[in-house]
Amino acid sequence: MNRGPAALPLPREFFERSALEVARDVIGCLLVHDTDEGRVVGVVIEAEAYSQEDPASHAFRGRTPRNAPMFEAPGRAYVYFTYGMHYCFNAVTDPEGRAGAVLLRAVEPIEGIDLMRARRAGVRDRDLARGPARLTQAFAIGREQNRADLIASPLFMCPGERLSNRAVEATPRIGLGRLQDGRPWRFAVRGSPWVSGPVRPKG
DNA sequence: CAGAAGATCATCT
DNA sequence: GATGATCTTCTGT
Repeated sequence: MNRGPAALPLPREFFERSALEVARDVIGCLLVHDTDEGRVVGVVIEAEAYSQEDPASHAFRGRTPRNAPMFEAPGRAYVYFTYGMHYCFNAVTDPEGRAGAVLLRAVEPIEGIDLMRARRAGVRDRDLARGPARLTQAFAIGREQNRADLIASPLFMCPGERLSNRAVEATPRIGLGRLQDGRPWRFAVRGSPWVSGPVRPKG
């Protein structure tokens, strides 16, 4: 199905809010990446908020070389490498100087599916972008995209179809680190086959 | 400088 | 449900 040309990118102000608000509102928006291989587009299905006060956030213990992008301009990308082999993609949130980011955990592919299949050879379509590191593979997001300006670059986000509030479920954070106040932190489209799975508290 | 943990995934039982 | 892969980043000494 062709939804026509991608809309304008989400404006900077969209990201210049708390990670919690952005994580909630980014559900249903589109993630787009244009490369010389072609364009891939997906609907954001699942996202996680990482606020400065969150012990699970890379920024919790202050600024370091790695997490510096989280303290910088909202609307840029924060891409980090983990487990020796995976990249994860965040949109930086909050006004500059306050650290915040939203991790994209899953999108539903809607354009460039064959390209995603090529980049994720051998997996079922359902697993093309279901999971933060699978998503970066399908979208060819890596080191080069760290600090990319999502308002004006081949990698951007734009508004999608509106989803009713009831279509979005929020998971309260419990038992992770020291912050156990039950605030929501993970948002996902309820019942979508692209949701990566329920949150299981560690420890 | 060593050690441990890590915002994960694929694969196996 | 458990485990190995693989290496960066941070922390403590």
